[in-house]
Amino acid sequence: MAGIRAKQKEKTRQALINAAMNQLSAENGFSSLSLREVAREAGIAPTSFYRHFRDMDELGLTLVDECGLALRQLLRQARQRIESGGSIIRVSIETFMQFVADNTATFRLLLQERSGRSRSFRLAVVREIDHFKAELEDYLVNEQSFTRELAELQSDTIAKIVFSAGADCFDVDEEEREIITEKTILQVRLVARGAEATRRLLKRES
Amino acid sequence: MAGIRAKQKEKTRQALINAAMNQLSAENGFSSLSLREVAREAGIAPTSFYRHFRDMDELGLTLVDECGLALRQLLRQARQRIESGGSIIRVSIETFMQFVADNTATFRLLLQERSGRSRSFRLAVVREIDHFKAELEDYLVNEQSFTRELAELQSDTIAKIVFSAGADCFDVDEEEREIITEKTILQVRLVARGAEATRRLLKRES
DNA sequence: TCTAATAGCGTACACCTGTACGCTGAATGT
DNA sequence: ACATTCAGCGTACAGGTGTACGCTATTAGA
Repeated sequence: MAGIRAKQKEKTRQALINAAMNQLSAENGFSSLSLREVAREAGIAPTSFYRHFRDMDELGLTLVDECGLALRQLLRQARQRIESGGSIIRVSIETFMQFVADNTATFRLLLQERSGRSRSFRLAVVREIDHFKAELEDYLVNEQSFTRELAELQSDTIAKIVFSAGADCFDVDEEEREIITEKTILQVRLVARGAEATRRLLKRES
Repeated sequence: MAGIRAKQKEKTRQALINAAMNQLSAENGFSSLSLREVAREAGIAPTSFYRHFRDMDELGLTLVDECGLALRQLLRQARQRIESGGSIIRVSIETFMQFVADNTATFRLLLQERSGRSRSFRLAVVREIDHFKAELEDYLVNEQSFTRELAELQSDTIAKIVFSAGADCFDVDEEEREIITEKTILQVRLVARGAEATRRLLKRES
């Protein structure tokens, strides 16, 4: 009952996923990489691909899901680390940027397919970003006592800033990446300060 | 000296550009559209393509340039309209969103190739966004008396927000687009308020 | 008016693509 | 022990791709 068979299947499935990620990291966008080449790099015959995925698209969606999942887990870990003191903004953004550096290929896929390809791709990406926003929003409401409305506006803004900053890291070396990270921290603080000012403004009115 | 020959050449060149834009607006990313199909839609033989562009890439870069140029001109016009009174933020963002709605195909190309394809593509896109930021930054320094440093931070933030919001408009209808526009206006005001608060903070320190 | 330049065409070629089909050998369940 | 399942293979095919090459007809320039 070891499932020696299922184990092997899972192994080549992962080989396909890795192959796709490698070819992605090179230069080509996802849409320009071919079933045959992916299969070749994974070390199986082209036709065997279909034992694991219906399409290349199905493989792509898997990549998007995995990328989003990994990011969420990482950020949740980071948030726990914060509970023992430290700036949430700094730790979160540093974690995020490190993730982008470690998973450039899939993160690039995420951003690229956000505004292209098939509708299902776009929806999948939006879903991942929404997860990110929702967790941030809850934090702002529960820990910082923001209104739901203002928290929503704020988290959406921060998500836009952070994901864009992630995209800025693609071509650059580590030194430059640190500069971008510091800049992003300042930008998020700018937003936080704006939100704080807005909150006071609304309180005074009422 | 009418240049009857050059005129015809320019005409088919435009036909190629239009054909590419059409095929882009459909569903396919730029990398997945082919020289042959573009030539077919433009009504010329595949091999005649080379009389106008070395590559598909060269055509793509042309599209990026044209898109950026059109956007800049539009925003400059909008800014002139503002000089006779009106909210800069509102007018600029509404103009921007209208542009995205009218030029979805090329704007999508812009954002897509921002994080993919060849390096030259990415650089071209970055250049266009930098134009956008530079004009905004100058405005903040000259008209709003911000420090260069704070203006730079602010314009970069706003550019990230606005371009992301543009991407959010791709799939949606006009009603939804107006909602996004209003939201974006609020977000940019958030940043402006944060920058204002930061400026006061710095002034008090010195 | 005569010559050079050139936009566009048609043919041809080598290459790559997705996938239909049927087979094989090993793991599985009985 | 035996029958079933199924991951992976090889062959095959039709269709799409970029582009090299040489031709034609029209315009530009002398």
